[in-house]
Amino acid sequence: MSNIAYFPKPHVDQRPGKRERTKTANRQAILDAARAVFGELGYDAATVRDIIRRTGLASGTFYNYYKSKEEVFDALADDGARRFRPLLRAESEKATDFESFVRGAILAYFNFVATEQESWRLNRPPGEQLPHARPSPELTAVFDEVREGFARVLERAHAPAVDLDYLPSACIAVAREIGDKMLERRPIDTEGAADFAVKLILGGLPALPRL
Amino acid sequence: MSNIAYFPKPHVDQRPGKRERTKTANRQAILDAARAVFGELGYDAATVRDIIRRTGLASGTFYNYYKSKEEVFDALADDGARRFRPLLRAESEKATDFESFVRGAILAYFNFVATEQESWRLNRPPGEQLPHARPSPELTAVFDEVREGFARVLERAHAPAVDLDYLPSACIAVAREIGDKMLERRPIDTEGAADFAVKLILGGLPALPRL
DNA sequence: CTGTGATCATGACGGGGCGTCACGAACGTC
DNA sequence: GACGTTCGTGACGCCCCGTCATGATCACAG
Repeated sequence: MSNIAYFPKPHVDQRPGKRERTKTANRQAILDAARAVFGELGYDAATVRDIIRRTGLASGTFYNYYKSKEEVFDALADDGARRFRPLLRAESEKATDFESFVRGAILAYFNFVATEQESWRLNRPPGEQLPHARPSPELTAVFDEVREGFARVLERAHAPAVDLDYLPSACIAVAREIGDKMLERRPIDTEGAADFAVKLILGGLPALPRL
Repeated sequence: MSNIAYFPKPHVDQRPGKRERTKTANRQAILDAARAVFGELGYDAATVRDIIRRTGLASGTFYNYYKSKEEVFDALADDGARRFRPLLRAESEKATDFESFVRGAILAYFNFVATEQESWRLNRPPGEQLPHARPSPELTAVFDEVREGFARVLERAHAPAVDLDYLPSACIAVAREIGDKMLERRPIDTEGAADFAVKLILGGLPALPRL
């Protein structure tokens, strides 16, 4: 143990102070506990105290980090969006044409939710519906990225102008819905689901009304 | 007042007894109150007691009719589905080909939600999200009707077999999403929204992967 | 090293919505 | 008109929520 002249601490410590460290640790612990609790009890049945109990912290501490169960849920969605965004961006940059963009994006999304699903392990009581995540910063960022991707790729392809509010919304709705349905099938076939969604969207696009 | 020999009551009364009448009246009153309260406070903020207070009934009475706020919400959705179903069926029967079926159904849906929206008058706090209605009897009936409509019309048109689980889900998702977005625009343009949704779906259909 | 102010974890507390239940009144029936 | 049944009623206990006064811990200056 007693090492020779272990230089105790450089006076200029890179790491943030202990205060800051426990802060981020607590925030993360609450997030992880929430993920676990939502997975086990379902969102509706879960309570703030179920979450905080699992961290060993006191009930009041929860409110130093999140205002409510909804907010921690949104933070969870935000976290997911934050991790998904680089994948989406990679697809967007890799894409050469419109089809490869849409296919890449949707396949990336399906693979993402499939693996997320595993780690969440949610036993949602049958029929239980997760609330639609409110538009958190990262989520709207993802949404905007999709919209921009559409605009950019469509313009590059000299495609006719279409409704750029309806179109991404519709595509996201399709992706979500097909994604959900895909998760209920065994085995989970992300390729097949993506093929369906992509062909629906790409086939429909040239038929859309022009502005 | 004292009329001449007002025949008091035919012994065989068609109308159900008073008991039954107040029962359905109460059930309806609660439903109406719930609609109003959800519209004014938003779903999340509303409480069972807000609803029952508006009817003048006692708090305990609520639970003689519904188990919870969620259940009365579902009943509301169920009621909507029950009123929408004949409209959908009419379109289904009126339809001559696949396009007229889809267009009729979607337009009917958009008009329906547009008028419903008016009578609900919801001031949802910005960003407030209604929970997705759980699959109530009437709602699944509507869903099934759509699925059957697809199956029937597609078969009649000798169209290639496609995934009849993904397809209606995707179409309903598109209709819902475009419908929501449509309601946020002024003026509300059901025709334009329907045109968009229909062309997306019909254009995409021939491109779908075949089983 | 020590004193000082700021930060944050703690858990007890009041508030409020929820669902139940024992009671009584209104109804249907004979 | 009497009896059994079906509800309406509102007070009650339970649980969860969000707050707050308190004390412990940390950063920092002297």
